[in-house]
Amino acid sequence: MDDISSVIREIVVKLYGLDVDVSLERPDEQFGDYATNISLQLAGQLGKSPRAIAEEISGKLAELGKYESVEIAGPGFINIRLNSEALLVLAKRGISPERAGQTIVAETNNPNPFKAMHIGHAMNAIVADTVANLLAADGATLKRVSYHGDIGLHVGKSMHALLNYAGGDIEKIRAVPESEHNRFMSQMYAEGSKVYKDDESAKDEINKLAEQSFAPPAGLYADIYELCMQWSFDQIDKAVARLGNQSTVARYLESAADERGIEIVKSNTPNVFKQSDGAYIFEGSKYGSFDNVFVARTGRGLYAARDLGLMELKNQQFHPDKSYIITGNEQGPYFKGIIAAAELCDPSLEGQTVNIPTGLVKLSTGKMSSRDGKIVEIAWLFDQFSDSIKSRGGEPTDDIIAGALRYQFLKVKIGGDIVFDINEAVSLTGNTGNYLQYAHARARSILAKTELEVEMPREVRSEDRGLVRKLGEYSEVVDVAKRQLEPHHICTYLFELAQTFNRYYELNHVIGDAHEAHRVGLVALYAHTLEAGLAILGIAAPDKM
RNA sequence: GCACCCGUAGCUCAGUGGAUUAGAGCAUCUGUCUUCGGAACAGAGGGUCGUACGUUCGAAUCGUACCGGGUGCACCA
Repeated sequence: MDDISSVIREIVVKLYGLDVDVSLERPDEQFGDYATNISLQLAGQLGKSPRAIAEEISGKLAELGKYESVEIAGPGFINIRLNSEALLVLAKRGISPERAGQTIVAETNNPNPFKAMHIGHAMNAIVADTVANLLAADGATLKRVSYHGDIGLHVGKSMHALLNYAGGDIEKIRAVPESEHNRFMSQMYAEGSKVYKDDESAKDEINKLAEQSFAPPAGLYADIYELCMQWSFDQIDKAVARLGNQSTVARYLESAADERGIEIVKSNTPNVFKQSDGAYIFEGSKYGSFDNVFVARTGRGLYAARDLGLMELKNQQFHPDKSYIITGNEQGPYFKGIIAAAELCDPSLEGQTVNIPTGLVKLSTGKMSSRDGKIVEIAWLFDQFSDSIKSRGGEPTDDIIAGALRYQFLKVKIGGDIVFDINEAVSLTGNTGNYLQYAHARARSILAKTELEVEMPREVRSEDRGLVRKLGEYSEVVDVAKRQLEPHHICTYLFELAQTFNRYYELNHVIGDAHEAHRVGLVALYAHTLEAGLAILGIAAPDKM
């Protein structure tokens, strides 16, 4: 395809002395395999009719004898149809790594300890991990990291409820069984939030407890803090692994980032930050963000300072070429300010950090709120999927469930809110992760059945053409997805590919057919392509399910 | 108030730097098949692409205005 566009580009240079970018499209198969509207674009500049230009360009293209046909359609589109050899080359082509040699840090999960993990965290972790997969597929060396808020008000709220619950004896907390940890933390946080809102004296107490989180006082506080922190990280790690995420190589904490951040802010005042009323501020409004306080007048580092500190911690450890932070889109303007400030502090960081905004998970059944303890737990989601698969007579595994869940979040474009309907999510038909996993298992089942040696196809028979053409789009789609860091392109494509194959195999029997050897080769190529695409999405492709 | 994002079929969403007849899935209805795994396949109905102007040979896509929904805007995270 790049090949064809550069061929046309040369033709245009020769014919008209103009050097233009030639963009190719994948039209409906009835029109051809590639199409370009270059003659319509040139018509104005050249003062000629688009059809005349199309005639001249397509004439030159046809002369090359490399294409099955070159036709002009409508007002002047040039439709190109490939021959069998070209189609097969595309179908077998792998993806080209464009980020080889780069080291990239990506934050692939960031739930806070002392709170419960829920479906929103799951979406963020899945999207972030898949973006990392795309970067890795593009040749980069990935350093997946996590970042967690171990200090601040939310800790104070939870500690208040926890201390209450313990009543002086940490054993009461230890008695909570492991399977209940997440729910327990959720409940504690909700309780703390409630009294913080309703009870003035408790509010003062919680503020004090929050303050203490920066240096947990030895004794019951520190013991509970340590215990629950451990519980939280155990839960987070387990849940994230269950979702199919690759493991992380570093865990950063706000407490560590805080110290570094405050130093950075102070040492870059007044050149970057300004002191205002005792606080250290950054005038982000000059950089498309908003003016924001980094260090409070009390001397306390705020979230912004910590993010600055975090950047430095990442840089010291990994010296990355790029660093990706995937967060809710409501933090977009905020990160614009942080990144602008960081680049002013150290101009060598220009363009290094990129914030990718995601949307919110909205439940079709109503609002979710950590403060009220009304959340959708990840374990519950797995149970729902499990029930659905069982009711179909299948055997649910975490791999299969995680795949189905990942697909739900990945099939839509990153950035928009996701309306999550549990009934729709656990459905196994149509455009779902299950459809793809199942499609893959069926293909593998054919391959297990043949007694012939599996070889890559060498020809394209008329009945295969659509399937081979579709297979050839794989590398192009992955290229777009990794360039734009948009996984949904791969989802859309894989679904179309599976549909194309399912139609093919409905009509063309493989085992026992006169062309079994050839068709087995096609099935193998298809199964391989499907598996590779799913792997980028972090979705397992079991041979049986 | 200022800024940003979004509005495509009943629902959930695709639609790459403008283009040949606006596409899927779900839901609804109708078929296929003694199934290389039916978690499938074929087909039907369903759209003034929020509204109105504008630019163009051509607009879901670009521009302006308006309507409707969401988010962000200094010591929370």
